[in-house]
Amino acid sequence: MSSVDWDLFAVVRSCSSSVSTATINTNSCVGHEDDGGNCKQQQDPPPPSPPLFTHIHGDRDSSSSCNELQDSCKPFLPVTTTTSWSPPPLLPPPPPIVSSSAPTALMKQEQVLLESQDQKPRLGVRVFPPSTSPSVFVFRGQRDQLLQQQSQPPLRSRKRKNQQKRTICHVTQENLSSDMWAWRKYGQKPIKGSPYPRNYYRCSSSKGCLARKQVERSNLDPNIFIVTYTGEHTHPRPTHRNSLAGSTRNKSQPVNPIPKPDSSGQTVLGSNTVKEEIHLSPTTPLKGNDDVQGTNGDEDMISQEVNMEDEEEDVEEEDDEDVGEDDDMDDLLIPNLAVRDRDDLFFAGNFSSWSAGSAGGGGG
DNA sequence: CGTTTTTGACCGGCGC
DNA sequence: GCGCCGGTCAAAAACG
Repeated sequence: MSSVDWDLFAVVRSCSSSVSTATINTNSCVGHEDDGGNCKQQQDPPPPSPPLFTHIHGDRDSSSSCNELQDSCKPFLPVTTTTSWSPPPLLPPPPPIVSSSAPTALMKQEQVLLESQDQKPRLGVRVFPPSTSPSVFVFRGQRDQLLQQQSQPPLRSRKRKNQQKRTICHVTQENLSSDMWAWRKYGQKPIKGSPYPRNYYRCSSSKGCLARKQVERSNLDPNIFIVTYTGEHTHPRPTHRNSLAGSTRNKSQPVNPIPKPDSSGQTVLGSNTVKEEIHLSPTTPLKGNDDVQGTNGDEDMISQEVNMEDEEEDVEEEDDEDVGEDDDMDDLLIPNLAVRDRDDLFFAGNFSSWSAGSAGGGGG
């Protein structure tokens, strides 16, 4: 039930895509994946390293993600915070925490959010990386694969949560919609510290795609959504969504429009209003370009990447090259998008509903 | 028909 | 070793 709200986030579409590198872009995200265009990666002073994602995935496909990220980031560039975790080759190692750079109000907010949330180290989000181990940063997906290959049971390979590499982006509702990737929601769970449930999305563009996205509303600022990307896309950006079916569930807002107080700021979402801009669809309509180019505005996306452990980043790095290519791909691929309806709907509906109830979703 | 969303339950990591 | 919590899976329902 309440899940609806989150859908919106999901819809967010990946705001970020930046690379995992931890770069602090002022806009959006640091992460890697998606890009919905929101993130612009580097407007500010990005570090010299051009190829952001490079090290990340091993597969080429995945590389695309990286690229995407970059691309996406370009557009927005809101504020990104990066976590330092792994210093990926892509960008220069930014300062450990975020911030700094653009003192945008948003950023501040964002940071704050992070801190608060981060308080608990468990969540991956932490801004500071643990120690920096050089290695590991294999995405969960990759890990899974590895494990499987090794002969591990295909079951869930969760390995340490911390180890996973994550890209965190703070996005405003507006930005949320900027993701080009298609995401499918596979779970929702209430998070202890926050009144808002967290939504879990998986890339639906390709079956094997390991990319995942978590969308969560920040406690501090209901207006801001925290999008965490995990894993990499193993395929190039979708030019168009495969299936729309089922995608739009929210017809009119089955759920209650506004449930929680927080929505206050945004509550709007619940209502139709939100629809206006936010197109977040769970599945992520590929709007893509729009965002990419246009969104920059002010929005604010703050992104951080966190790598929980760096143990084996090397692996990822290998792909650097790919990444580069991807970029190109991105341009080519992302054509456009198409779906908008859904997004709108999502927002509207979803937001409102999540009230505490959402717990059901993921969890239990 | 195919895909997505929703939701309960399960699994596993992590902290104490 | 136990419990908590987060993350994922899988079944059912809904939509285009």
